[in-house]
Amino acid sequence: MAAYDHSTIEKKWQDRWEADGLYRSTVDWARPKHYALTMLPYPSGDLHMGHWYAMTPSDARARMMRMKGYNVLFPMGFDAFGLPAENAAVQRNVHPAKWTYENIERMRTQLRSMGAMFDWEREAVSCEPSYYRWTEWFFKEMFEHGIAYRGEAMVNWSPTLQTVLANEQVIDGRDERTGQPVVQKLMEQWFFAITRYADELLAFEGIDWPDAIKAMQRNWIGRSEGAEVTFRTEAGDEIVVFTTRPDTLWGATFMVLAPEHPLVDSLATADRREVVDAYRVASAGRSELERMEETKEKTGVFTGGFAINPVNGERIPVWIADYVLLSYGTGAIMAVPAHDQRDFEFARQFELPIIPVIHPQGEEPLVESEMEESFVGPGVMINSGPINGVETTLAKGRANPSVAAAIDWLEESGAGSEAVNYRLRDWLISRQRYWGSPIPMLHRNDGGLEPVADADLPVVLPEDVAFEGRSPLVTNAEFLTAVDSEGVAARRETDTMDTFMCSSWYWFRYLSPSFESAPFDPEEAAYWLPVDVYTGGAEHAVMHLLYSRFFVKAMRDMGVFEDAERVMGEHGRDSSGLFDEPFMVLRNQGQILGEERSGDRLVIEGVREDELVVASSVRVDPDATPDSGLIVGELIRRTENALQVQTDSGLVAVKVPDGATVEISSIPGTNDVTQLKHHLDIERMSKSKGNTVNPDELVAEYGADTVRTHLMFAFEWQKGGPWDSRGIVGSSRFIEDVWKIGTADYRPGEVSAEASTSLRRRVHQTIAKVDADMFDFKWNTAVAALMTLRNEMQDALRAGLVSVDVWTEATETMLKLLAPIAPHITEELWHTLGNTDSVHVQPWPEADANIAREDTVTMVIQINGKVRDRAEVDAEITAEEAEAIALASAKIAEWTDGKTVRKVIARPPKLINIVVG
RNA sequence: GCCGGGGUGGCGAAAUUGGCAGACGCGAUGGACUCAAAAUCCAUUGGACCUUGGUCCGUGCGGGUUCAAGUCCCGCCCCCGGCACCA
Repeated sequence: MAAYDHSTIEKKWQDRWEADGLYRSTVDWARPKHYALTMLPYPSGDLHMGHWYAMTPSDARARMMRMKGYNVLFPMGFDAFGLPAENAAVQRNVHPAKWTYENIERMRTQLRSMGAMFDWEREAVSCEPSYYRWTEWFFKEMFEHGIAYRGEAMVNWSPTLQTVLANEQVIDGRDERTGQPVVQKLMEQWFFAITRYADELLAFEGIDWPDAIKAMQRNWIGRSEGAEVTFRTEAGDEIVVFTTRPDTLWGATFMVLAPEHPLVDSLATADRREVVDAYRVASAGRSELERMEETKEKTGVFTGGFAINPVNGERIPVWIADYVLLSYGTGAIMAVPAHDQRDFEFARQFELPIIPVIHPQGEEPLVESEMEESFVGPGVMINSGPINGVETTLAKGRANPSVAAAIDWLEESGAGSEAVNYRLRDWLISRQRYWGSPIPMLHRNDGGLEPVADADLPVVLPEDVAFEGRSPLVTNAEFLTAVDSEGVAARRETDTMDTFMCSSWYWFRYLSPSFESAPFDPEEAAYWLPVDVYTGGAEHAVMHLLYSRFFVKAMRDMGVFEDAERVMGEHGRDSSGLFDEPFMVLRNQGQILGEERSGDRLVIEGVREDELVVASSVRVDPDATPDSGLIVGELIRRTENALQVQTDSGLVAVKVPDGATVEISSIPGTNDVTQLKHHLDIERMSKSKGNTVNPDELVAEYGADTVRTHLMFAFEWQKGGPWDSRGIVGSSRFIEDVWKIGTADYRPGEVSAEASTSLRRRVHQTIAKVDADMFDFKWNTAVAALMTLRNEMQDALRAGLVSVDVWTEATETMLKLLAPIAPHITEELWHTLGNTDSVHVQPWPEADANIAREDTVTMVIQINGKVRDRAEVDAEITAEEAEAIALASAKIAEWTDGKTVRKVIARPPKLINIVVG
């Protein structure tokens, strides 16, 4: 018996499969299709454990479906535009394209080492002009169908760098690299009108997605029913507010506008101008997240202006406060402190009047001065003119009688109308960056906008550019200069698209990555679409998955699927409902988290430049005290040569220029910034956090099959958990044992019918368990079942009591069941057993329930719910027989002696509970 | 703060959905083999208490429902993911 040599075997089969085209997937209308998809990776540099964790079970599932007789498509590609490439460009002077393509090349090799059944002929890379040509084409379609439009949105603006920053580049309201403050600024940008699809996106009929994901999307969309009411300022300007409680309008005692609201300027009176402006500047320094976080202490200022409540003509003050967001609703609210808790807190803090308009059911009337919180329960409307006496309940929208009455009255009197509002906002797709798909639009001389002609697509990113921080597109004359359809000089749009745009349609490009006349070949689409199973991280629950659903619906409405539908019809396939949703089944894996680690304690010398420290030397010293140097503290974060150091007096940004010395005594020789260890929480692995585990070393040591098996065995797949490399030896031993079983020269001694039956029973129990568990993505219990079979086969091998036929059936079944999880070793052993075709094209084993059935079962006998005895009973035992056996037990007699048997609960054949008292 | 998920031995986890808590592994301890080590094999392994068979306790915390609760209900605590420019 040869020793198990994983590296030779894995290399051999990967090459053979590739040469034989084993995983090439082609349209075959005679066979049922299965489109399995796993989220495509961002080419961050190296494949980490999280990628293996996401992809190898997805691969195993696709392999199982193939053995079950499906024609399986399982493609792979790269989501190749994005911020890290530009960070590398700015900080290390590498062109984003070079950085990206080098990473892709490395990751392709690493992906091959997984032994997955990816069909590489179908690879798509989103930063290739042949790909983003169609991303641009989709934008153009959206524009022409009125879905893409220009609007204003807030950005993180760095006045120092004169550029827009991503949220992750902003720490504590400051730029992570320079330590300079960042402000919120309104900017004209491109949007997609996803809100138009809000109601359809709320319907999940016909798709099998986890309830948690559906719940998160529903909450994200946040549909609420109510009314729009128009207030007027004393100057006559209209302020439209949306409210879910129009019935409480008579209790509105003030209004609150978002600080950025356009009417604030005209409302602010001369004596209030200074306070108002100061408040607006302060809130510009806070992100929306920070503004919403604030719960206890409300902030806000009075504008000096007043508005008229249209329902009763009352004059009410208008305030601004940052808990009102311009991007939600209309950016203005009417405040009813008596019946809304946030308004109540605001009113109490600023001593604004509170007028109750609901008489609480079964209680005394509310008295303003005695109220400690707002009242939101049921009751009867009071102080409310035309709707006085109407009942109010906890129901939402028109289902609440008082709301219905208020809406009817508003519509009759013309003061307002029924309305639906969504928390969902339109999708801001503009990015003021270089490394993204260009937006194919021209700004004409006359101020108009027009799309680039189809013949001129794609608008290609210029390659010869320099990086300082600002997008080089803004200053690139060659890129900027264009000519419109009339032949007049025009300026090219310099915003690029959000990378979510690239990943909102990539599974269509996989169908035909080199197709030139459309985003995808209708002949392929008609057969393969839609995606049958999509797997990926739950962190994409809302954005990527919601955008993808929106995209497909918009594509359908723009007629993009018409050709594919026609081809479907020609093959007799009914296309109805197939283009409403992208992914029929969705399953999420959890995350492999990094292990916790504290950062190096650093002593830094250098010079302070405003908020930033430019280092001349950085030294690691675990014992440093605060006065050991200019800056002393734990390294929290590092991006390239920019450090975030936690000192006793707060976070400090440190820049480490090339000339600075780095000294790490534990690492001999010359040290550099990249060797510094920064703080790691137990949190998801990502390149930008630097807490990734590289699987290459583990593959070299144990082999891909063992790494795959261990990832599927050690975690509950949907949950994930912190990585711990120690346990992998258990999976390694299992794979080694499979090798020993597969290469064993089995020669039985005296064959026992009982031993043979027993092993066969286990084999068929294992088939049933593995089949069900793998279908449900329960990899850990599937592997555990295979380990149990391993244990029994080892016993059988030693004892030599089972027949050769039973042994062979057990061995072959084990190889077939394990093939999706550990594809190489099973293929090698399958051939060792004398087979000439691939194990991966064998039919999936089917369990025989008669063989799997146990004849006898251990029945537990309880007294008052506690186990006091056990009996081995026939699996078909009746309740009466079970009860008789239980009461006949000597041990049970000790417990029932002198007591009355009050009740006997029989759950044959597993349990009898005798209640005594 | 809001939304979603989770908390079970020293560790990763199981538990057919209300019916033997801890399957399958890791680690640990003892033993076999060995000059020795590694590998391998055997045994034990939730805790406490008693003379080897048992008793009691035990699934984040506090209550409740039930013959029976990790599982259902009520109230808390802690951890993780997302929160719209990381992807």
